Amino acid sequence: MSKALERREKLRVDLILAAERMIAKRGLAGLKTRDLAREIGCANGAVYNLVADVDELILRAGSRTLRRLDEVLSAAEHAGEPSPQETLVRIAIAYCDFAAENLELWRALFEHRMEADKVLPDWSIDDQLQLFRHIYQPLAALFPKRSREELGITARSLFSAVHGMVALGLEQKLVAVPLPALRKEIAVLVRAMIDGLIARQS
Amino acid sequence: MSKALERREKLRVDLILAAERMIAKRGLAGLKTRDLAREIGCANGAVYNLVADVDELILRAGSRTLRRLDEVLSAAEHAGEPSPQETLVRIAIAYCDFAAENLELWRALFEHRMEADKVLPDWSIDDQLQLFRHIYQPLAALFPKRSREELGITARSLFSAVHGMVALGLEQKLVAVPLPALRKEIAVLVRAMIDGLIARQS
DNA sequence: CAGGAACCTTGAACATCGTTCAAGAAAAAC
DNA sequence: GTTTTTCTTGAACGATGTTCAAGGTTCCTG
Repeated sequence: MSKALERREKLRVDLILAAERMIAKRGLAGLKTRDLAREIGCANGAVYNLVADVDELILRAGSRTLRRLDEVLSAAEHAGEPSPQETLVRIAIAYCDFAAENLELWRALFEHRMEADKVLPDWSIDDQLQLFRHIYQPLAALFPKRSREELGITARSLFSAVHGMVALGLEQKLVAVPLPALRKEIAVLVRAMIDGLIARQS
Repeated sequence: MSKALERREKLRVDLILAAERMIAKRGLAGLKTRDLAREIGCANGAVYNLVADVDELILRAGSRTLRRLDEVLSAAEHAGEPSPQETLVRIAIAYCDFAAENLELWRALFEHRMEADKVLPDWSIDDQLQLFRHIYQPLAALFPKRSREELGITARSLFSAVHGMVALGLEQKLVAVPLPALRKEIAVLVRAMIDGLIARQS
């Protein structure tokens, strides 16, 4: 590979890492191209040689966040007792913990909105769909009679419900819930949802 | 009241209504002071005589949205069969419908973030806390042994879970869920949560 | 190795924001 | 009617994302 492209690639990686750090420290609204350029040592305009626009930059940083989240959920899936129910509880709490520890980066995943006419690139959509993967398998064990499609719906519902509790729980706008309390509430509700789903189907 | 103040008050109301319309049509990011000024017939700078900054404007529009939402939930609470369980389902679905019909205004409630050093005014916090009111009473009927505090926690958990399903369900970033399907999923999960919570406590 | 073509980088410039403010207009007070 | 206070205006300011022509750098070719 040519020397120029090498340098460009290194700069590109630097840029994305710098963007990630900046979002983590100052939130999505604190991401400024001029600051990024200064941080990686190039001109303001040069950012647009590395990346089409800030949207792409945010999506690339988001992709890294999603990958880290995926690892955390994967670890939660395969650690501890294998009971599907408790596995789902572990995954939910792992999601909560990840959001708390990576608050701004996690928020950026959902706060960011593209202009209506721009389309999400495929690699970004793929990243997001991976998340349901972890919760699909334990659910399949709990509901062996359900079709793949039904399980997908249940998985999305369950994930969304937990996401909502984390999102509103970590919001400081209202009364912020202490993290241990939130974890406990999540565990209670996940167990209740599973119990209820099992009871209703039989 | 003096004529000047009258005119000012009328302009203030116009401004907030115009902001509400603009958010509904173009989203929170499409709210521009210059457009608002043109719409209500005053200079750009005059907006700041009516309102401290756009943050306040967004909060005032949000307050109106919350009040309309409150009415919708209230109607759902007192209509139909009085079974607490089905009342909670009706409220959840009413929340979903309201979000779908007022998508951008509803999103603005949660997308908006103030700078860290500014504080939410009391009237805005009050508006938000009212929402839990509707779901508190049916829950109290279902769980007569729980303390006021425990019921508050359960209410927030339940509300948050439904909110998460609506939020991710209406998101277009991933696969958008058809509204009828979403309503059904919500009904299923709310019933399951309640069943599960009742089963676990006894 | 030389010279030209392709490409890259730069920083100034542009358009668009929210917000401020001095000056002029209008209203209120006396 | 004059003075004082208050309000309104629109130009100006500072940020910000993005573009672009000018100048450098790198790379290919003979």
